[in-house]
Parts: sequence; structure tokens; C-alpha cells
Amino acid sequence: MEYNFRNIEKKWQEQWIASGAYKVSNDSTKPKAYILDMFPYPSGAGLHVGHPLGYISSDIYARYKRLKGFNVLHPMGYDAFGLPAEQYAIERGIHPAISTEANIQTFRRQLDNIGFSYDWSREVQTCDPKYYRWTQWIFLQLFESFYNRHNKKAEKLEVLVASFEKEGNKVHAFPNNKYELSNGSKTFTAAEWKAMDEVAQREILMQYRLAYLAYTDVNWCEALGTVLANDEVINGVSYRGGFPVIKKKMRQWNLRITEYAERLLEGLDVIDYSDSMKEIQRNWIGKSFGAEISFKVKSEQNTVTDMTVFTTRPDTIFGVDFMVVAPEHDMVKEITAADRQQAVDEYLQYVQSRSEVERMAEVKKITGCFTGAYALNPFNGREIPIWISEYVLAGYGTGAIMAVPCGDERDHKFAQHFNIPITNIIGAAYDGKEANPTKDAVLENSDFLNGLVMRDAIEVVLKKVEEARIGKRQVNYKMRDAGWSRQRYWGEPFPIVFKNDVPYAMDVKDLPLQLPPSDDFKPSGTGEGPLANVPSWVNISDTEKHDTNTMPTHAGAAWYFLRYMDPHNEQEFASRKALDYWNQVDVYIGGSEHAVAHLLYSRLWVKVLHDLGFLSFDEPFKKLINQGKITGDSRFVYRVRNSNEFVSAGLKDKYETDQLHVDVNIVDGLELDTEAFKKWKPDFADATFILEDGKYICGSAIEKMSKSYYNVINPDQVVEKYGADTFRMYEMFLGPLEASKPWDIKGIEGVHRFLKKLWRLFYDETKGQVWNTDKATDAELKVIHKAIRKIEEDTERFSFNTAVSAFMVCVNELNDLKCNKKEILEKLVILLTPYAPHVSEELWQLMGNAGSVLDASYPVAEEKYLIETSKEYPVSINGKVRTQLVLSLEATQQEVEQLLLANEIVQKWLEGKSPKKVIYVKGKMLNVVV
RNA sequence: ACCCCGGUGGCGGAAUCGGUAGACGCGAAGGACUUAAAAUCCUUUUCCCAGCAAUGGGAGUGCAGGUUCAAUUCCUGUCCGGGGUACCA
Repeated sequence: MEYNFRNIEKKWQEQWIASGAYKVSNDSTKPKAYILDMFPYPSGAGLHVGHPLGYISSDIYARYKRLKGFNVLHPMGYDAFGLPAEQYAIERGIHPAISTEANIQTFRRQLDNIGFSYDWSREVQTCDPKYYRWTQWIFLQLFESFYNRHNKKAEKLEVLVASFEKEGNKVHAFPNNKYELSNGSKTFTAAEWKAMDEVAQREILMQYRLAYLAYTDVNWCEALGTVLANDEVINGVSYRGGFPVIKKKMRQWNLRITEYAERLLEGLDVIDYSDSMKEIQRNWIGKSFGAEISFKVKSEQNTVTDMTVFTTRPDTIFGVDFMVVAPEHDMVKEITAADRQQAVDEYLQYVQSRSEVERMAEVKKITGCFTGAYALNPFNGREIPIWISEYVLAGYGTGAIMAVPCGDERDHKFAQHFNIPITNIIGAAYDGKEANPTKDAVLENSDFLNGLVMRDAIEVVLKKVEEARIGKRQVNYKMRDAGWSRQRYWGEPFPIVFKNDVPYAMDVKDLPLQLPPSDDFKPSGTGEGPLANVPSWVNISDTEKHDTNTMPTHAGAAWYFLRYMDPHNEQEFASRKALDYWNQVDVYIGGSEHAVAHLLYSRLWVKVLHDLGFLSFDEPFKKLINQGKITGDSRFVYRVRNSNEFVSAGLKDKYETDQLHVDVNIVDGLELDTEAFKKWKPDFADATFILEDGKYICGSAIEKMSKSYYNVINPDQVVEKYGADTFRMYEMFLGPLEASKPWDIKGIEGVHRFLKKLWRLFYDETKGQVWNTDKATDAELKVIHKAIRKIEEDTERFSFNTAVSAFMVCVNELNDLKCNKKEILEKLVILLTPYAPHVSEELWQLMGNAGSVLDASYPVAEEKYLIETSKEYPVSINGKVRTQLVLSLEATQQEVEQLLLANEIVQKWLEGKSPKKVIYVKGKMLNVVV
């Protein structure tokens, strides 16, 4: 009876479905555990061996928790809205719903193959109207709420309106401090509010809503015909397709995530994400402490009296040699001197003509223009020229800076480029060639700051600034509000009705607002989304319209983990009872590429839902683990130039060759299957080979797994050849979960051999059953209890690679002891269940156990079998290990010293001298210092 | 440029709190079983030197220092690789 993994795996997969083994109840007295994978976007390419890495680890952990007596929620679903399906629709004319459905089926088949314990009755698909109904509902919660800065949480708009009716916006100032009413004021009174018509009131409310419409500079991608979020633009080009992106002003939905910057930052202290992940989020939020300082302005027109800059280095105020404002700054046209007008206009035109790509590509290029106006240093009245330059961004701080060339590299380069004299305020710390951004130099040429260390001077200036009422301390964030409109068909429609262009929330009972059927997915080209091609849907009546945009793919992903808790609820996005029971995701496993967008938006939505009283927790994921990528291991053949002759890698230097990728599936290790190669592509049908030692040896390289490199390994093939249990364990055995590593099929034999060896502890090819019910010896008990402790510890800390090796050690040791005892082996089978569920269930059953091994109880490591009475200590002389000595664990320092001095080898190294010191660390080691 | 993470045999990797570096697996070499092969089993395998051998000695965790009885582990500097951010004042 040999290990027939194909029959075993098929049989149990079917039985587990039939018995509903993975169905999870919301009603349980057991403690809960919520173990989640980042749900995949169902691409047309299907899964490659890199995808399941995270899924296998979460499955192991979920199964482990189940054995440990937890009620485990371990669901799976699909992030099914998104760009590729729509691009595919445009190219092939296949409706995204159809291609998405087909892709989901492929994914499902591939996933099922690997033996996951997902409760598929809880599956969600973000493109399902039953699901996106609630995505739209949550969007409306955001639309109908504002962020109350006083108690730092989201509240219903009614609270705000009540405040307006009582005291205008005195208590709740406009979140955007640059926003002005048509009369130029930033405030209004209760009387003024009440006097406004509905349109005006709604315009004001729009300034507060957490989901709001605004004309914003958006990243417009002409080729994709859509707007992209900041995180979808990489180096000035679109993240998908790599098309150019330009700035364009459009009326867009936005999420006021900036109001949550501080809470998103603080939340990082209480959640268990990797350091690098937290770091990425901190950088993205980009908090910086500084001051806003006002400078008097002297200009010909004299209409502007003050300009305000943001600086993190108020200590350098006496080193300010020029001011720079962003080209888009409103002030520019009011301060420009008559004789500078032409130059300024030309510069502004130049800036406008520059695309985002050019700006990105030419970061080092220094451009700018003098306005003819001056600012006055508030402390010594010095006249400082005001320049415009694109290196100052309108959207950050106040859109204006004070430039300190001796301390800031960009300012320094600018000053050198335009020959602006540089004031040195840090003496020898500045060499005249390069700026020095130190905070530790002693200030000079700095009036009342002279002699102070810069670090300390910051506080002195801040106090002075506040006393003189010319500025205030200010915290700024790099993060911007999130653009939430996409000019796309395949996404959630906005549940909004525009009545005479004023947006109103749809009635909740009318949700979902479904996507209309359409076969025209091309962008309208005007900036409107493809829904504009369905006028019957857009135009509800002459005066009422739907938005032609849809939400980004992040919308559905921002809350799916909540829906799994109660996926079929038609009254609520999930019942409060289910939400309270399952609570936070205990362990969330996924790729680090979602560090910014998905995780930040999920955290935001959960915080808002929490503030509005729907959730008892305000962070979605308690612990996050980023699995590493599995890279591809490419193979190359070398074609002799201008021929169809291929030379083996070892001989290729003797010829002039071209290197070609070859399908890794027709290479065994490095040896090419030349017959398969001839059949691979018609071009190679009559290929000839120059062999070495009768073999064709390929070249190799580690690259990302990609179709175009022919290095993609489909898990289906691996499962077919070795079985799901081997595949699962091998993926874990490759290395630490978080590390990136190359896929190398060679090592899989070792893991497969291990499972066969395990099987032979129970059944032998010739003898049949070898397991027995004899009483276990102490040595055998020790082996299994050692394994229990090690494997439990390793599983608990997600160190699955070392757990697999612990299984191997255990089987090797039992094999050496010729132990075939059920008492020992059944414990091993339970331990193995999370890792290799099929073979474990089979052996469990064959041993005559009742019930499924999935619900067995995890063995407990008993100390009494693990206690040692003596230990072989390493004996070091001066830190170098020279010999070993077996000692009782009870040995005292005195006994140890006596034994050591009597030892021959120790004596040899002492060379007659007496030791200076004998270090004895119980249970660890001995060291003799001579 | 800045920030984060990492660098250990031929290879993937292990060493969890500063205590025998190289677990486990692959690959390689030799052997057993077999007509043969597959499968399986056994032995060796960080490098260098000496020895027929048991063994003995030296070096060794990117590099250079430091702290310590003891450093892959902690500290400083430096090089290399991966990731993130990219004019954020």
C-alpha cells in the first residue's frame, strides 16, 4: 500500500465539500479567530506559484487555530471590479462581467486544487450588485458626514447644520483654510446661514462632507481616458500601461482622508504591521512640524500686504535670501512688477506647458522667475526678493517658502543658478559649495539667535513669532485627499442624483444603483466616463442626472472583510452581532504592494464606520503579514547568430550567440529537453544542437515571474505531479514567509520524499500495515513531544519553513527508532493536519479514529517527557570551543571547576597555568579564561 | 538624494534572549539492493593545512573597527543588493 496522493486528495476534497467541513457558524461559544487573505483580482492569467504562498500560510494558521479550539473565519472572495477587465472589453468586445466571471471560475478551480479551508458560502465579489449596494451605502455615510475636529471624529451632517444654525461656522471652520465664500469671507453667521438658499447651503456643506465633489487638479491619463489616484501614478506615468499623465482640473469625488491623517498615524502604534509597512505609511502621511510665518510684502501694486510661508526650520530665519512662491499661487499676479510682467507671463506659460512626466524627469532642472516684489524679514526688516519657481508646490503648506540657501540644497542650487547672494549663518559648517542642512551648528549673523545651537533656536524663534503675532506653530501632512472618481465603466456607480447640478444622496432603499447594460466601454474622451455613452441611464429627467464616473477599485476592497462576517444580510452591510463577534481581522496576509492605497482606505473606512457607531473597533487589521514574492527562475538557450543551431551554455563563448528565454517547463534543472524544444515553437522545429557531454545545458537567471520570460509555473502542474500536500509544504519550506525567493522546483523532491517516508511509518509497500498499538517508550515520547513543542511554537510565529524541517527531523528520528506506534503517530498526524491536510485525514481514518482530523484536538507538549538530567556542554578556552563535557544540569560552579581542571584537553590548553576565571552558564556553555 | 530591510557553504535556508555557526532540504561524491533502471537505504560533503586513519591545527556569517569571558546576534564606519519615497520647504 503506497502513498497514492492523487486518490487521497481527490477523495478528501470531495468528502469535505459533502460534509460542509469548512462551513463556519457565527454562533459559537468558542473563542473566535479571523484569518484573512488579501482577496485577489481575478486576472485572465490565472494563478502562478507565487500567489498561493500567502494563501497557504493563512490556511495553515487557520487550520492550526481550529485544532486549537477556535471558531475560525477564513473566507475568500474576489476584488472583481477593475481596469484590466475593462481594457480587455475594449480590445476584445467581451463584456467585463463575462470575462470576470470566467476568470473567477479559473481561480476557483486552481484554488480548490490546493486544498484550502475557505468557507465558500461566504464568498464575496465586489462587482455583485448585492455586494456593491453596501459599498454605495457606505459611500453615502461618508457623503452625509463631516469630521468634527473638536472631538476628532466623524459625525452626521445634522450636527454640523445645527451648529451653523446656532453660531454660523464659528465652531467648525472650513476644513480647507484657503476656501472662501463668494464675498471673500471665510466665516458666516447663523443669520447668514439661514438666509441662504438650499443651493448655497449645499455648496457650503460640500466643503465639510467626508466624500465631496471639488474641482481638483487630477492626474489625467489621456491614453486610459481616466483620472488616476496619486498612488496609481508612478514616476509620472500610469501604473498600468505606463502611459503619460498630465494635470487637469476636473470636478471629482474626493475622500477627505486628510482629516484622518493624525488618527491614521496614531493607529500605527497599536497595530502589528511590519516596520517597513508602517514606515511606508508614515512617509505617505508625511507629518512635519514647523511654523507658518508672515512676511510683509513690498510691491508696486501694493494690494498684497502679507505673505505666509511654511517652514520646518524657523531657526534659519536670518539666512533667508529669497522667497519662492508656487507658479499657481494667487498672489503672483498681484505682486508682479510692471517691468517683470512679460518675464513672469512667459514663465507661467512654460510651467503650464510642462507635463507631469517632464517635471518628474527633470527634477534637477532649475527654473524660476523674479517677480519684482520684495518681502520684509519680520525681525530685521531686510528686503528679500520674491521669486516664482515650480519647485515650490501649490498644494503643500502655504504654497510659498522662505529660501535659506546655506542650509537647504534646493535653495542653494537655485541661488547659485540665479546668482543670488548667499548669507552664511552657520560659519564654518557651510563651505560655500554645498548647503548643510544640519541642526547642530552654532548660529551666526542671526541677531538675537547668535551663539545658539540651531536645534535649540527653533523653539526660541517659535516663541518670538507667537509673541509678535506674526505666525504660529503648524503641523503639515504630505498626504492629499483621495480622488475617488474614475472615468470607467467597470466600477461602482455613485449613488448620487444631480438635481440641477446639485448632488443629492439617493434614498438608501433605492440601492443598489446598478450599472446599466452597455457594450460601449470606450471613454467619452471629454473627461466623462463611459457611462456617458448610456444617456438613458445618466439622464433620469431633464433636471436630474447620475454621475458618469464610477468608484475606484479600492472602494470595494475597503470593507470586504466586514461583509464576510455576514455576507447574505440584506438589511445591513453586516449585523452588529456578527461585527462584534468576529471583530478585527486577527491575521491579514498579503503583498506589500498594497501598503498605501488599500490599507489606508480600509483603515479610513473602518474609522469612519466606527465614529458613526457601526463598529466597536477602529482598526481593521490587528496583525498584518506581507508575504514575499516568489521570483521566477528563467532558462536561456543560446542561438548561434544567423543560424538555427543552439549551443550548450558551457560552450557558448566559442560562438557568437543570441540569448533567448526558453520555457522552463521543458527544462529539467538546467538540461533542455531538445525534442520538446523543437515542438515548442514552429521556428525551432528543425533546430540543431551543439551538446556538451551529450546534454544541452541552459543558462539561468532570477527574474520576476512573467509570461514573457516563459518562467511561469502553474500550481496545477506541480499539484498534478506531486500532490497538493507536497506543494503546500514545499512552498512553506522555500524560506521565511516574508522573504522574496526564487522558485526552484528541484527541492520539491525532498519534501515529497518526506511525505512518502511518513507514509511508510504507517504502511509498507511489501508488509502492508506496519503501525501498531504497542506502548511507546520514553525515547519515542521524547521525540514526539519535542516535535509538538517546536512545531507549535513555529506555527504560532509564522515560521513555517522551520516547522516543516521539524516535521522532517521528527520523521527521521521515529524512523531511526523504528517507531510505528499509533500512540506516537496519531499525535504527529494532528500536528501535520494544517500543513498537509489530505494525507493527515487519510492516515487518521486508516488508524481507525472517529470523526475528522480537522476537528481533533491539538496535542499538548508535556514537560515531563522533555526534561533532561544532563547536558553535553561545549567547553571553550578563551572563547574558542575545544572540547565537550557531559555534566549534570544540577552541577554547581565548584563541581564544574573541579571537573574542568581535571580534564585532559583543558589541562593541555592551560599549559600549567591556573585559569583566571571559569564562566559557567547553566544549560548553555562553559568558558575558561586563561 | 533620503528612509526602511537584508548580506551566512555549490544552492534554498537554520541558529527564537549574546552562549557548540551551517539544523532541515537540494545538489554533488562514494556504496548497498537490482540482470538493469526507478524507488529505497547507508556514508561523506564550509574552506585550508597535516595524517593511511581515528584525529589534530588554522580560517570563517559582505568589509574595517569597537564593546564582551563569549558577537551571525549589540555599537560605529563602509561596501553591495532589494524595497519605499521622490522637489513636501
